[in-house]
Amino acid sequence: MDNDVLRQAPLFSALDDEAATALRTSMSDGRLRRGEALFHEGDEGDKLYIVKDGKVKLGRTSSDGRENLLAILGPGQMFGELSLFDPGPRSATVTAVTDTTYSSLSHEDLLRWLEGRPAVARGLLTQLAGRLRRANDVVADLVFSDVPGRVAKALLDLADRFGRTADDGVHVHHDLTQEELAQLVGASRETVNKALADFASRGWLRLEPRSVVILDLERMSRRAR
Amino acid sequence: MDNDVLRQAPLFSALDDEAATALRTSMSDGRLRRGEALFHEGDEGDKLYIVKDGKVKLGRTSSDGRENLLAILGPGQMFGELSLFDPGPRSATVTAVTDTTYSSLSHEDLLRWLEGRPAVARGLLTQLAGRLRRANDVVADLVFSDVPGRVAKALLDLADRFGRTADDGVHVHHDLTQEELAQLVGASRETVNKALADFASRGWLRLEPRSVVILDLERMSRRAR
DNA sequence: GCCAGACTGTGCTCTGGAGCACAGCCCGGC
DNA sequence: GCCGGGCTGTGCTCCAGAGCACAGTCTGGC
Repeated sequence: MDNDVLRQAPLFSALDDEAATALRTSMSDGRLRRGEALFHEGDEGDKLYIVKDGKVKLGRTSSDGRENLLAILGPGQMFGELSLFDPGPRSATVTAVTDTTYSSLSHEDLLRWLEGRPAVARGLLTQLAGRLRRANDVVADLVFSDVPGRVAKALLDLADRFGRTADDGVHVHHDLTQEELAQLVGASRETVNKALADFASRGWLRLEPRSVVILDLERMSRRAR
Repeated sequence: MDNDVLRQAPLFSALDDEAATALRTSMSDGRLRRGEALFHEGDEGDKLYIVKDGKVKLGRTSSDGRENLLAILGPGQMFGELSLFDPGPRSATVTAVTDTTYSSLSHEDLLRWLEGRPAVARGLLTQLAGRLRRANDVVADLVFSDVPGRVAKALLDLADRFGRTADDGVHVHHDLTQEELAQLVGASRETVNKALADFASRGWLRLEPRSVVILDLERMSRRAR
């Protein structure tokens, strides 16, 4: 069942069963508790990671100590590829948001694996291109949208990836504190709290600790654009 | 001499001379005048482009018509790869900032070319990884830095790529109006103008139309961090 | 089950920067 | 060489959102 999650990962999706199993053997596993960091911005390191279970946050710290989150990654998602192809120190700190298990693969092993397997290379290219497109979208949002808009967008994105639809709405156990949510959208904790409270008072969502239930997807989506 | 510029492009750098010349034959050339658009956000299209001479801007327009520039690209730089690996409509509009010549390569030709040439795939991966790192940096700047800081950073980046060092300072013919510069850093024209005027009054730079001379790199760099 | 520390909710103040208005200015076309 | 349209420079107003202060609430460890 471990393999199931990995099989979903874009890196593996282009591989047939034997190949996937073979690659699997050169990977090693690890685990993190909530709050534990896997590596820090500036560290050396050339491993690629895939989340098996749980969630991690990918963040950077400014010179004066403020934090900004680049992404929240869940099962099947990959990170650490940057230091892999664009050599240099790690560009972000990775911290577990929930207890997390992961698999890792070394630079060397991956490159050996890439040779003569254009499908894998294309898979990686697709993955990176998608990430780049997303990053560009984030830039556009920061420039064009106000804080409530960015909060709405972030919630919809989290709902998309971690939500479960029930009869009263979409339950999103994002496991983030409002502080973390604020860092994710590039705003202050207070402003995000007020935006959330406003959405709740309009009946668009219900707030729960580290979780929300989206009641009116329609209006939330409209607010996000 | 055409080939010289292309040879510098990361896509080609991994190739030996024969291979580069061969690839060159499957590319076609084009030209644009200042202000002319090559393609628009939302267009279909799967070509990859390389700037031979001149500069283009890569921009997006918000629903209410405001613009944001993702990048200014000069000779040897590549664009359009996104639609290539992450299929979908073009995610940005590309417009010439000066008269420009370019070469283009179709999706099909590039993929054919990729097969069995891991070095080229790695070149592309490196290129994309670099772009992603840069995009992440832009996000961090938008969150952490104020407008003057972002202006300083943008000028230093332009100086790095387009500047010529003379005895009175680094001449940067960026060819951008202040409006475009503002769109590049995600701020209003007026605020950018005031930041520039302030830098000039401190003697850090001299303003010229569509161009600046950086007189004090040291202080500019300090302001940018 | 109780307590401390972490998280959440909300009012109030203050400021960076947007946006408007308008005044030079410069450059390119007739 | 003159006129007009696009640039550039600068003051003024106003507001979104940061940051502070503090109260209320939840939670996990003993």
